[in-house]
Amino acid sequence: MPHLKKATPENASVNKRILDAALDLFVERGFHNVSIHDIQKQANVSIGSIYNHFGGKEGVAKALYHHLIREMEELVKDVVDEGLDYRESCNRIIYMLFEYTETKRNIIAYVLHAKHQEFLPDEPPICSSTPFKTMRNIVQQGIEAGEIREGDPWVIASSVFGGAIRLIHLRLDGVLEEPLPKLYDELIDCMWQGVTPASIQESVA
Amino acid sequence: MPHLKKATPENASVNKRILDAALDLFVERGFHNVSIHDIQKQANVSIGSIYNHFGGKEGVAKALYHHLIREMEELVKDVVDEGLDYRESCNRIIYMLFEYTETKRNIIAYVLHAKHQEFLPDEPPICSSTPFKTMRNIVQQGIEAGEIREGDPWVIASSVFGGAIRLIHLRLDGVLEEPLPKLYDELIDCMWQGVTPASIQESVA
DNA sequence: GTCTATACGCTGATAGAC
DNA sequence: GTCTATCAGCGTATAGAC
Repeated sequence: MPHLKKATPENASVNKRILDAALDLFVERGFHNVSIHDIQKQANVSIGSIYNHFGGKEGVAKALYHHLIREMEELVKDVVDEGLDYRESCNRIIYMLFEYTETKRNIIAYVLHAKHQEFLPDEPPICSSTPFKTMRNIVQQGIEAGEIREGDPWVIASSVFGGAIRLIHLRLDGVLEEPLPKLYDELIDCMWQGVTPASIQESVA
Repeated sequence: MPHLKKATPENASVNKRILDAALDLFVERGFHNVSIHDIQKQANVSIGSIYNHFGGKEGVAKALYHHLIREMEELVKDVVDEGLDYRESCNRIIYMLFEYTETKRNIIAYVLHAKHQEFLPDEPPICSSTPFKTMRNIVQQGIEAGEIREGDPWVIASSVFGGAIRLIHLRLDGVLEEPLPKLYDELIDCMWQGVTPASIQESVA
């Protein structure tokens, strides 16, 4: 009769326990305010295990970073694979980011709120990671397909996602009280139509 | 014959030398990767002076933070005092931020790129500081004056400034090669008009 | 692979001369 | 006020038993 581990936090693989603990601690206090001992304590493992698995605190942060970027990339790819038009793909990605910010706050906080360059000097900045590249790629294709206004790719991409990312930051900083999904419809409308009221549209255009 | 100090970096007031050195170091390496000794060395002052003036490393960071927020607030206030309409005020602020990002990079980087909460736990998040409040206030007045589209204040403000802030982050991260002022006209146009091309405007609205 | 105990270096902070 | 020399504590990393 083989021994079957139950899926409780205590029996979760050492690897996962360390990463889970590190995510919570890093987001709450920041990388530099968390010691190996803190992680060891919260994850219920020994320091030795942490070094065996990840080679140290920086190794934990790096593994976590890659793990979460991969997870985000999967989500973005799922949206792309739905085969929607490019505009709708952008919408779905924004909605997904909004939902994640509410339900899996720490993941979003670690991936797009933390300053990785300060503790992972060899990693490229987050905005050049695959999920963000994919997002800009969608916008680019949208432009070529005539679904999205032409212009400098960076400006257009920032105009499409900038407002959403700004709201996420405000929410993560605790300044914004409302859950993001509630603001989704209005933001999307603003984003695609622009903030100019129709009443004075001619005088501005 | 009184001794007159020349305005060279060596003769600048101890206070200023410390703050200048700290700004450069904090932006380049991050607060936690800079030691008091680093600041002391770069500023050509003694550790004792740093403690006398600011009470320690955190004191330096806090003084610097308040100093720069005040400087930004002055700039925003100058724009407001010009008495332009609210839309034009937003434009001017964005342009000013773009120019500062190019010419006084470290100031922008420290004020809106750093994670202060990790080393200044008692400070409110940057987005609730006076310059940002003023910016949201301008948007709010613009809405009431009918110059800016109605809607949730947070959504509208994020739609107005989100794209610009996004571009600033991309630029500071070294991902964006072009100087921001070059992108200004196009961003402003996008921001006020929306990214929907006129050709399909009806089918979306 | 997992753990504990230990060593070493760095950093923030202080004491005391000038 | 400014400086140097020194201390104490913490945090990383390792060594070595199990």
